[in-house]
Amino acid sequence: MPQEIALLKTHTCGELNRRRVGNRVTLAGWVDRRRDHGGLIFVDLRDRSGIVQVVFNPQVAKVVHDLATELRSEFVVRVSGEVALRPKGTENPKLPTGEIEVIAGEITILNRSKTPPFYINEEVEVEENLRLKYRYLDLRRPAMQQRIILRHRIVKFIRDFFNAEGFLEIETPILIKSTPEGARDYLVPSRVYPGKFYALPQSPQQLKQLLMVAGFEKYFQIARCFRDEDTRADRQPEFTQIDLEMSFVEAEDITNLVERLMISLAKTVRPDMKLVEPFPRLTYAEAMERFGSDKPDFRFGLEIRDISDIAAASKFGVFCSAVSDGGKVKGICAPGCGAYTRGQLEELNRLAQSLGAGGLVTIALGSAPGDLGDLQMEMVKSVAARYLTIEQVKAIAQKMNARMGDLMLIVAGKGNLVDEVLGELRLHMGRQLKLIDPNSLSFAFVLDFPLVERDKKTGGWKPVVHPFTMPKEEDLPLLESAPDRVRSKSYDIVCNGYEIGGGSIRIHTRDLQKRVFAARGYIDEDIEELFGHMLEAFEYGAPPHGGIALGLDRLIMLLAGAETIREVIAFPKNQNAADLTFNAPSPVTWEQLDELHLKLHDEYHPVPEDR
RNA sequence: GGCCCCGUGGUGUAGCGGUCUAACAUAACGCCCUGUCACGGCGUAGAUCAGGGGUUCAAAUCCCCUCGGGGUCGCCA
Repeated sequence: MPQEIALLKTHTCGELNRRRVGNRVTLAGWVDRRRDHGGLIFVDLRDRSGIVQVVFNPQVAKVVHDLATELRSEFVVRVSGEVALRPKGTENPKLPTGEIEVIAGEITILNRSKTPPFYINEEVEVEENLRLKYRYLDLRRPAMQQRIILRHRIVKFIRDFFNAEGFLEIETPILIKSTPEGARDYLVPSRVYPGKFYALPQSPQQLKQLLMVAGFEKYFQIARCFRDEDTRADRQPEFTQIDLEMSFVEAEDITNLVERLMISLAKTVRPDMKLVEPFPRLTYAEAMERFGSDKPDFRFGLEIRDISDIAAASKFGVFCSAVSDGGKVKGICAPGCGAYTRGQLEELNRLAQSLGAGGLVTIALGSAPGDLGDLQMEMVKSVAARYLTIEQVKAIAQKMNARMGDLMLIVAGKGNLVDEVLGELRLHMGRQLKLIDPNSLSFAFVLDFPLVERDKKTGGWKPVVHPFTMPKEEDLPLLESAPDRVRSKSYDIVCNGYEIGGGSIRIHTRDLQKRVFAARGYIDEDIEELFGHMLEAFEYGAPPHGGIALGLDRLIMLLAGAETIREVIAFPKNQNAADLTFNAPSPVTWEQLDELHLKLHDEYHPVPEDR
């Protein structure tokens, strides 16, 4: 048997073009579409590389043509024939292979197909649970193939990048120890140790720090992480992080490295998208003040401005009392919205109230453009109008960069709440006014997060990043007296309003690590039990180190222009953390449970088999 | 756990108290067709309108409950 017949195909569909004219080729793939003219039959043959038209002509091969009448969508076939230029005037400029076609001389039906439950060959929105149940068919659709291929290219790029930077990719265990902090763990019962459990890693955080203690200096990993928490469009129970850690570095070393990675990656896989560089860097405090969010969307302006000083001097009770109670008065300017109707304004007010604000004060600066200098009090529409002077209105407008015809949205109250509400209003207006360029990637770094914050459940302090985060030296004196005012050497990278990564410089000495735990109310015994392995490691020459973890799924989602991370994960879980392809999770047998020394509540327990 | 949205032939939609014996497109099936490419023409079949209960003379349509799906808040160190 000749060597070349060992393969079912000699060429891919998408690679054929006029240079192959005259070649005899063998293709294999799926029937994308069939156009049966009674005499001639055209079949669009699809494989991973693309689509090519195959012509079945009864005058060329009667038997082959007869077989082709049986073809239906998604049949798997192997076709041999000659590549030919299409007759003049029948070229299809919409197809990359549209100049040529394959004149079929042989065909083998390798496998038939039932009519698929949804279209493979058309870009139609299909109910997601149906797509997930038949994920292998969903993944056959060209748009999904492109996203998965993009994912591959991104991961390949990242591995090459870190390799070139001198990083080592090191795997870490999936079965580790449950930690008391952070998200809920996925637990794995131990057969060997009755009553004991492994946990799946929420991230390789402690392991990568130990790799630094071990002296590897530059580590990275494409790491699977598990968190048993509710899902979102950008969150599911298992996800992938680009995890990295470096020794002998400061925060800027990490952020600069990540910035170089993101820029080169984005330019490589999405050269068509707009990128602003260098990436803006702002502190957490600044991000909250200006954008009301720790993950600001930089694709549009509408920044939050503080007008507390003007408000305090006014005769408007809501404003004055907010400031005298230690709060703030801040606002954003919605350009060109001065003519908003009562209904539209009420909708904004309801939104503000649903976010926890007492209310929303709007000031419309007339309903048409013009020079702010000409603004008259009669043109100002606001509940606050009769308590404000025209000078005060103009001063507020000036502070917000507002012009005639604009609408100012103002919230008064406690500082944090005011920022958060305005942050949401800002996003709402940005979307409503279509200020967001969908073709841009706006990265930024948010720095110096607080070390700890109040835990709403326990009332104690909990880390904002994680318990190994290094406090800023200048804030250390506050660690015991006012821990929430201690800033950390931490940094998030955000893009288009998504947090796509976060990291920090770590504590690397036993004494400071113990002090941080103690400041959060841990007693010595607990510290030893829960984190003793880390503290001990720090006693054996742990180098200063730090790192970051990047959410690979979110990053790919943004680079793919997808709405959810499920669109860039081959086999994702649905919102209820279920795998609809396999129907996981599923019950297990009594024997399996028994072997693991487990007993379930009666209503869930399978009956022992006595067959 | 809270709130919002969705569930109609295989798929995607329309219908939102009576004209629904449920419409349209596409897919499917049959016949015709030698230059189509979302091929075309003719015909056939296919839905107890997610499930249950209620209101009404009358429910796909209004109300309640359940189930399933999506979004979001909480949650996610």
